[in-house]
Amino acid sequence: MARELPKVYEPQQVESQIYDMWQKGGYFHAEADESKKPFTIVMPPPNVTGQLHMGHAMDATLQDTLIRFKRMQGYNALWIPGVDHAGIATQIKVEEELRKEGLTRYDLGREKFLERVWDWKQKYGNRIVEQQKKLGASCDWDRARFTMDEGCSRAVREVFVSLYEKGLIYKGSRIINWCPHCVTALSDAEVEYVDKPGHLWHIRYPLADGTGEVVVATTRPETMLGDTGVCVNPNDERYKDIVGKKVILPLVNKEIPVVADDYAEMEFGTGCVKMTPAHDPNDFEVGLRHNLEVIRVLDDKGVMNDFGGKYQGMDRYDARKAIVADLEEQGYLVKVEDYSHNVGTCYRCHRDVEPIISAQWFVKMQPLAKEAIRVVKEGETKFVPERFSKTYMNWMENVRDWCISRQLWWGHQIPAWTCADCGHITVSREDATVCEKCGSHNIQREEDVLDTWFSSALWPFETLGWPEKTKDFNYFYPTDVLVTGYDIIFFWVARMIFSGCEHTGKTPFHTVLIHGLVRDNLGRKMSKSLGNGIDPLEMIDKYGCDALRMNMVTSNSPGNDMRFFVERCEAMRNFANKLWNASRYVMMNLSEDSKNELPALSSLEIADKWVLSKLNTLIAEVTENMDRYELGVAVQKIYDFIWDTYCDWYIELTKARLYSEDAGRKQTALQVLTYVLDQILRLLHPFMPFITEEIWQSLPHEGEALIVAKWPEACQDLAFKAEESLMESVMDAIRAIRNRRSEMNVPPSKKAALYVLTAKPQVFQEGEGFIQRLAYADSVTLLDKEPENLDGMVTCATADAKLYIPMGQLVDVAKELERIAKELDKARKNLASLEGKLSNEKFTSRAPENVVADIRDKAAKARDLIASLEGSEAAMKKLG
RNA sequence: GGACGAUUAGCUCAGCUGGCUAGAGCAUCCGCUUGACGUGCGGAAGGUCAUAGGUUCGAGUCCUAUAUCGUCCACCA
Repeated sequence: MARELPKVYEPQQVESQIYDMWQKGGYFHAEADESKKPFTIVMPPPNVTGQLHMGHAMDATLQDTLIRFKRMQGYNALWIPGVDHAGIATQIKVEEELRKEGLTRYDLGREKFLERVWDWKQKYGNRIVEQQKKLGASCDWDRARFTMDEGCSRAVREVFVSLYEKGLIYKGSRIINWCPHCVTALSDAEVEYVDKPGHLWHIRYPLADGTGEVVVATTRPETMLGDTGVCVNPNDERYKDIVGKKVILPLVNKEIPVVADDYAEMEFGTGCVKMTPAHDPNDFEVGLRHNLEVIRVLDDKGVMNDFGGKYQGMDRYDARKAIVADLEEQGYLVKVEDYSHNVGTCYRCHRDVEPIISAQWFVKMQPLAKEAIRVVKEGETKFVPERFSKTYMNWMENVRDWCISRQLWWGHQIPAWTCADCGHITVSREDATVCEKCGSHNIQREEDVLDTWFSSALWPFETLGWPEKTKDFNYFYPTDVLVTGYDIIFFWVARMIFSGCEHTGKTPFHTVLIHGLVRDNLGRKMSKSLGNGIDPLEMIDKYGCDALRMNMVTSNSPGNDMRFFVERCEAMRNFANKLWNASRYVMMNLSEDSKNELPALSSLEIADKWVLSKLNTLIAEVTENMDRYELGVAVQKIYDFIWDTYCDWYIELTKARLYSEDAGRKQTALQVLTYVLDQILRLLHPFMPFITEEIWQSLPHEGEALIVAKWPEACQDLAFKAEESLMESVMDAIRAIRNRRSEMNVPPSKKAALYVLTAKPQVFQEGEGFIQRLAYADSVTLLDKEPENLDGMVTCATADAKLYIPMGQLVDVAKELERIAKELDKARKNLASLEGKLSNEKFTSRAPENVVADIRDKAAKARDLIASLEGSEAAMKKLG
């Protein structure tokens, strides 16, 4: 089979071919199969408007790694992909396109506009999917879904109607967050609060009876036109007398009442608050309690309406300026203070949001939150890391009703029809043609569509055929793990949980794996405006998908943000190349009839047992880490094993045998090399799917593809603890000698004899070849006592051996003495600390036995080491 | 105002249930045509694990304060 492979791994050549091979093999596809256990992940659907960014790369890498791991473990692994219609985002994109043609959506009308959006979706909707494939995502593309497709629409309709029937959806006039730019209502979660510098204007409101005045303070003077009262605290002595009186609203010249309500804080400002029930949630509440009039002065675009008097038609900011100017001119303005405060902004367009009273549709949250709280509290759904369950709980326990109607066209239109004759609202699973109450045909469908997150909330079950009781739904639902960033816990995770509980009776997943944000190298958020985004596709082009994935998953722990360093991609590219070359080396030595199987245990040599035993431990640990979602820890162990244990040591340890004439020994080495490489590839595959598959296909193997090969399992027969430790003794010696030679600048070409005094002579005898090859010894001689003449002798001591190397004139006595003194000092300190522990009776009696034994062992070795160093020191001194 | 996170080598970060003589990558320094790999090999230097207490035989790891930075939630006009 001896194959010639290029010296450098070229991912660009390999990745697309491998991906095609997987797709053709149907390995991504899963069917309900009662003989296998399912493992299901639903992908957070990216926006149709989306371009792949690092967040997607992170998300997809984690999910793909998990799904590949489970697939190899024999689960019926299903990863459902899909795309979100992303109401506002998409509509804005298409409207921008229209604007280039000088058109607005109103010019086209709803129907034609929606046609345009669908065209747009056909055209660009697949782009992000193709990009995900570049990441190696092993999704079941046959099941790809879109949140506006027929099935999702049916699910949305069913949910809306059933919630309405249960009284959990209602329409009402409330203060909601309104974005005048996007011209739609928003939910609480869609408002981002930003600290902005502003002003606090103090305004004089004269008492109607002419007996005085009150001064109110406001950050939004333009809303005063909608003032319908002034509020003071009932306990405020200052204002006791004026409660119930009227004040005159400046500019408007209207009388409004003074009311007493706990809402007004005596300590803040003057203790008087102006009440604008139509434009402030708190004022609205106070207004309800005191029967204040509700006057809305801003229209949907943030322009003063016909209640605005002379300011009508002015934009909210222009109106503010004009009103302040007039107040000042007319002597109502008392003072202006600089005042920094939190302003709500739209999470889409980042412009200021206006609290506005408006008739909207809401989901009643209290009853739904109850179960959603229970499933997390009782651990039916667990967050990883655990701390996010607290974030979740806090939100869920204080959640307010969810405003779900949006004044957009792109989205699921609300299935409600209002009767023009009797005013009744008909909500129906089928499109209504008559009023269910009075039978009138004069009914009009609600114009609004639903919040995008309303359909996303159903994602874990609508993608499996719900509300139909399908085979898929019964088999794959509830799903297993949900992977997403902490930034959408409220938007999405929380809503999926209460929706799943309410509509399917089950929490939609048992684990929520939370990851952080990918930031730039300075720790800033990647953003278009900063232009600091790094394109994952560019990284893939340059370093390979596997390198990018490794970058995402290493040195990163769940829930924490990470900084992105291109250098890390480079490092991981180098790692891929390292693995490639190690494999190339193994393959060069394989023959046509080579098989991948372990040789008879009796033929194994110490190095073989050492590597197999280490591998065995690795398998156990990595599997455990994976089960705990500690992917970063798992992959670090695999990385270290491959580079250190396998490449730097095992391959080197087997070279003598591989080039020897002894066919049997050579064969054993080669078989172990191949076996371990195969196991490594399996362990690494979930993280670096492409290179591992490519190499595996070139190795002797059974089965079609690595992607469906069996995940390794630890096995007692391959745990050789005794041999492992013996081998380490020899390796320690090799390291010590290299170290000493390097300090003395002796090149490898310069060989030297080695004398060894050890209590484990057998393994040093057996390991003579290793020492010769890796520590540049030209002979190894075992001693039974210290050599008499240490003239020109370099010494070093390991835990198990004393080593003597005749170096002649190369030895610098003074330098050696210095070195020995330094080591002695370190060793003595070490021993002192160990002995301190052992002489502590509390330690020996309370610490577990194995720990005490371990310390005893270490102390004994430390004593040996010190004795040996002292010997060397004395000898050196004699010379000097 | 409340909650949470971070603070470990020059830089960026790991370190899971307390046993560590504290690790990695990058950067630095020294040496190497060692029959897979210079995208490499061997070696070195670099840390009182933010500070102060406490629990424990033992603390980077657990507890309590403090400081600095950051995130989220709520919000007084």
